[in-house]
Amino acid sequence: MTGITTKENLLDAAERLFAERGVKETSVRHITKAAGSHLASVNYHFNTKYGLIRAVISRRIEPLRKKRFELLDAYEAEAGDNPVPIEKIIYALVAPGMELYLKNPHFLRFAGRMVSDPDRQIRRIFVSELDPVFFRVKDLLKKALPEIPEAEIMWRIHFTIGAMVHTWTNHSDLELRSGGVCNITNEREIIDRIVTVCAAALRAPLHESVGDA
Amino acid sequence: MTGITTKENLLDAAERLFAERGVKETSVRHITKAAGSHLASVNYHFNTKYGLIRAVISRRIEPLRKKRFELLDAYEAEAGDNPVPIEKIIYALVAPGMELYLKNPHFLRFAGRMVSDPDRQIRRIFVSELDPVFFRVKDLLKKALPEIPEAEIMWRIHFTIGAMVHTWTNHSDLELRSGGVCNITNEREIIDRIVTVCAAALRAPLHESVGDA
DNA sequence: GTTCGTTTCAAACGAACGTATGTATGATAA
DNA sequence: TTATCATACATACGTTCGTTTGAAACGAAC
Repeated sequence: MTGITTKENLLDAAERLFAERGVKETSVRHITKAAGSHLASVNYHFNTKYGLIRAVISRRIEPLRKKRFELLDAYEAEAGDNPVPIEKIIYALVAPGMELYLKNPHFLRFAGRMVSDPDRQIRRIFVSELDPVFFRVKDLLKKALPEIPEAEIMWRIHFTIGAMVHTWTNHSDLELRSGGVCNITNEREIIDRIVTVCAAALRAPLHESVGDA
Repeated sequence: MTGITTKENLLDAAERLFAERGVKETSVRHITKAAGSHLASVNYHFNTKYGLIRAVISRRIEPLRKKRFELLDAYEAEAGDNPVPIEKIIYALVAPGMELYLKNPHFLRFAGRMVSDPDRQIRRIFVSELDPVFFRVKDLLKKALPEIPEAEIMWRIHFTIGAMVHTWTNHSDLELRSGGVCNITNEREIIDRIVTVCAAALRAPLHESVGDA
């Protein structure tokens, strides 16, 4: 009940409960109770529970993509004809999410699980939202890393996204394992870390065979 | 109905349906129908649906940890007093999972989602199973990378796990985006790729500030 | 002060869920 | 043959689910 309107209260409550319990595990009765509104309010404001889910997602995900594009636009303008530095490309991909996570971890813990949700319709929301960012980042990295084949660059962006999403969903496990040392209280530090590490991953020489053979 | 016994059929069907639809979204009626067994068979063989879930997980996850330890043991014996090469450490962490995924993607697509499941009991199964591997890998990497602080190494293992898990759960998105180019038909290639990239990530110099500030 | 569109309310609906109960079957061993 | 046991069966119970309905309460406009 932090919001002003019933609609906002429902979105806030749903976002939190979806992150804490999961979507299917959260009933509209849970949500409306937490929001301090009536059982029927979800159907009134969002038609169906599914409509509420979509509203919870789109409320946050659109600003996120916008912010990423703004950063990429700025970096590209700044670079002119030169390739945009790799670190800045990754920064634009990673930083907006991490900033949002530190402000409100609920949504991205939820989102981190939903990007791999078995429900095609839900996953499509995230995939189609990420698509333009992915291709933009791919093109910029291709220019910055002409010696790496395009397919390899795409794989490495994929890994970077994996590291980012895994941090949203599972950093608390790491914090526990490290006895609290690996925490994310310092926003700047965690963003710099993931940028540095993923930039090194992107610059890696092409793979050769390893292992026991 | 690929198995011999009802129990195996239930495990197979549940594993597949959990991956395709999700756990909560899969009813025991779905499972028993797909397994060609009777509705009550789940409760007879596994007591509860929850018991079936645990059985599905433990059937695969224990051999996985065992295989990882076998590889690490072999590499450590081979290295003697020298540090185990970074690539081999990562290989032991990553290869057993990728091999299993290519043989039977159902379980690891399911598992990749369950490692971040909101249900504490379920997530604990995966976390507690991964813990010994994590610490073993951490100690070996610490020896191989004495110039990197321990906390930083733990972060980078965390990112590596993220890349691996994201590949289990979302590689089909990448395959789609790349028009089929980024596929995982070649087992050796995908393992080598992730090993090379993550090794480069682990060797990265310590991070400095980047971004727009 | 009445009207009207919006929002909230109480109550109930049918459907699907996990589980429990009691019985039937079929192989094995005495 | 008979007793035993693991397994499979049909069926129903009680609960929870998302949704619907129709009336009540509200606030702004005139």
